[in-house]
Amino acid sequence: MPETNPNKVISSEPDSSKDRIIKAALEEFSNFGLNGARVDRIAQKAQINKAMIYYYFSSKENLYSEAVKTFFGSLINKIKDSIDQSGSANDTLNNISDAYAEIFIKNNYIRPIMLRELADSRSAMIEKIAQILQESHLISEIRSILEEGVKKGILRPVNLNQAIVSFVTMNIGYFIIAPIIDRILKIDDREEFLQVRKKAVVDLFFNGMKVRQS
Amino acid sequence: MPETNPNKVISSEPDSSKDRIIKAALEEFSNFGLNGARVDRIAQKAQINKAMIYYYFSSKENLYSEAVKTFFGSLINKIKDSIDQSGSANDTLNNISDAYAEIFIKNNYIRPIMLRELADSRSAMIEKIAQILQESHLISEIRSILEEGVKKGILRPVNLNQAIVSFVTMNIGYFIIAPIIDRILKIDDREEFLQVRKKAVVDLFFNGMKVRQS
Amino acid sequence: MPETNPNKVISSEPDSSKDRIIKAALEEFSNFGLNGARVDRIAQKAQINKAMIYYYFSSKENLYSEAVKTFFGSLINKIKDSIDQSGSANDTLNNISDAYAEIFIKNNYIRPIMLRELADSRSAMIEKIAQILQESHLISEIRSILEEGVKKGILRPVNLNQAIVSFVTMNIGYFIIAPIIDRILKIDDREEFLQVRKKAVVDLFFNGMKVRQS
Amino acid sequence: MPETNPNKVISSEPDSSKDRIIKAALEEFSNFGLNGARVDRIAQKAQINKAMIYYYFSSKENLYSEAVKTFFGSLINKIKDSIDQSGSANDTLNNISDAYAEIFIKNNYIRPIMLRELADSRSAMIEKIAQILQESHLISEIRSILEEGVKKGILRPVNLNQAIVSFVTMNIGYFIIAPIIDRILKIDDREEFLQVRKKAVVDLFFNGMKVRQS
DNA sequence: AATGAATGAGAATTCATTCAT
DNA sequence: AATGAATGAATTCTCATTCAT
Repeated sequence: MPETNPNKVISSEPDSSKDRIIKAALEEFSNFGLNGARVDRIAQKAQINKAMIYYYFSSKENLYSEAVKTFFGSLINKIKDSIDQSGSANDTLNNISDAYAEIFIKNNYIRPIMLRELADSRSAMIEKIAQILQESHLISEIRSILEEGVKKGILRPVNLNQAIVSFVTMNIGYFIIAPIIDRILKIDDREEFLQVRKKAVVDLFFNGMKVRQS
Repeated sequence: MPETNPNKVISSEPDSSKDRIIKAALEEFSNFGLNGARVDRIAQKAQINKAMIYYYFSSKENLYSEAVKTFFGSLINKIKDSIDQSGSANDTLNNISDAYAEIFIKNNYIRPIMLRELADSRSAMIEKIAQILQESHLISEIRSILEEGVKKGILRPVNLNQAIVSFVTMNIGYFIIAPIIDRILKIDDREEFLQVRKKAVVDLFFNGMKVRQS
Repeated sequence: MPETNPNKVISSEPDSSKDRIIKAALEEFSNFGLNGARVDRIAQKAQINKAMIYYYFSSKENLYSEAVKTFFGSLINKIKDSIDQSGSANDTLNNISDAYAEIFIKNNYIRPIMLRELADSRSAMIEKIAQILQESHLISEIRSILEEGVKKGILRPVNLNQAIVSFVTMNIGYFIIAPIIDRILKIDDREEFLQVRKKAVVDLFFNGMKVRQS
Repeated sequence: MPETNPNKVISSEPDSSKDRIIKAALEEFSNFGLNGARVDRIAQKAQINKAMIYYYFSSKENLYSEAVKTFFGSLINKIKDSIDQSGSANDTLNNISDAYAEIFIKNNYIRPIMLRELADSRSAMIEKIAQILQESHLISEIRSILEEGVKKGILRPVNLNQAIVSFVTMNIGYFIIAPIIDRILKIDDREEFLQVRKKAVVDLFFNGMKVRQS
């Protein structure tokens, strides 16, 4: 059985059946969730016979976790690369902010999948995702910056976990609640709002953390 | 056909069949989502004959939207009451922060339901929820406070929509991503973290918004 | 329990519940057949509670046969009255022809009900209907006329049963196959076609039966 | 998916599942009508898993129309072949008379199905049937014969549509009302009656149409 | 690897009928 | 007589999974 090329999921070479299945599965699971997904539909999208799905993945659930795993696996590398720690604290936070945005913007599948996993108290995926995020250092990097800022007396010595959660939720929160908040705030151009948002978040966060000069 | 008592959903008086169905449905949908939910299980939980569900609600989908609608409807009043605008800006923001926490803490069903709705691009519920939230003035109240603060020269004249989104996401974001972030940040005592969080959010937000004296 | 007034089915006095049920049932059974009929729908049309149907008729099947029986019962009298044997053979046949037409034209319910009964090899109604028709003398009258005509040497001594069947089928056959034959023969104005038909049938029949003078 | 062999429906070769389903469905629908038919029973008769019915036909209603369509489709060829226009007018009418009889005698399913379709004002099948009959030329052939007879001065110039309807209803009418008329006329041997009938019909019809020599 | 056909265990929905009041 | 609620036994339909080739 051929190994799934982890880089294939995003590339556009002539895909193997297995790759096509994963691609189709990702779309299906993203659109309908594990329970709402239909194996028939996946087979159709992948242009293969339904039985092949079981040949390769043995069950719908397994296909789900394989597809998601593969998908998140291909994400982590991109994220790692995107963080450049050489610049100033402000720059790095901006970079991380960018990274969060990229994740959601570039990967249409991730939002629904993650939201449904978060909704599922029996989710086995959540741990996996936490692990991947941890390995990506998207979080630990923030902590480093804050710790250093505090040490230097630039930032206030607040509860760092709370600060981190604040920064993270400000960054990804909008992606999650956009369908609702857009209506309330009458945000028509999401694209534009997102462009402005990255700066706004870092600005608010830094100002909120800084020591007052008085 | 008896009207569903909107106050019954949360209370514990001897419920009518219809109320019991809604209660059971809410639990089932919250646990398993629309697709994962089983009508049989709902009937069993509600201690009624399965056919009664169709007698009152005509379809599983309809039961879902009725249940959710009823549920959100019963929320709005509680929320409205919880906001006391008489105090200082800081106090009011703290109140709103409290309100957000209350919503998620007191109503176990809301989180999974909202997350799945947010995940569903075909959701018809989202609009309803947005409307309910709008009517609750949880958002408009924040805007008023910020506008006044800016007018008085206390707060920086930043993009208000961005500020509002930041405040809201800081408040509810943790509830959403808790299963993941708890693992990464090794937060064991969620209860405690939440207690601290409300103050931390308002503190960071206010500091981030304030005009520097220099 | 009040007896159903057999004359009520057609009249328009303020109907009793039982009469309203029968009326509604007739319409429902005519439209959907015994299997397709819905007790709920009948109750709704009759503007009574579904349970009343069982109170009066004890089962759907029983309601069906009661309704049909009542209906056919009210027919028979009308038919009997319509036949006037005083005139010539030709006149009487024309009268009978008229009677057949009346049955189908005036009673919208009868056609579908009879066709479905004829389609049902297990029908218990057919015997009843045969009996009613027999008692109406619509058939025996034809026989008398033919017998007399033969005796007088006016009509050919053909197989009388065949002749009777021919006359009857020519008369009612069009009502049965109208939906099909209208399309094939492009008959747009059924009303008009029927008007002409009665004469055409008796004309063809008499000419076909008559002894050739040569 | 294998095409249904249109000749299979009547033959008895080792049938494919799809063919067996159609065969069983035809029998079931003929016996019980669309509403009375049971998918379980069809599956049992066809000796297949119930799900296969949905695999091939997606719904009971669709199975019905497919089965009926297939069935009528297989009829048309037989009918066409059976008409031999080479002989005299009398011969041809006799042929057509035979054809009508054959349709009903050889195909047990057709009578109940057609009667129920004729009973159903919402029938979508009727049009199809009309079309098939039209293409079979069973009707147009009669018209040709009559027109020619009139032109030659042999037949009276009566309303041809009426004459056609008379001929057709005399032929098929007995099949339709046999359960009733048999009782009234005490026809015990239907077989025998039918044998005689064909001649009787053509005889009556021709005599009725002929010009009187006087 | 690949396919069309097949299967079994559900799952939603329906509906005649009955009950309690 | 009358009603709203309730019931149970079907009945249609679905879908993950497997089989034979």
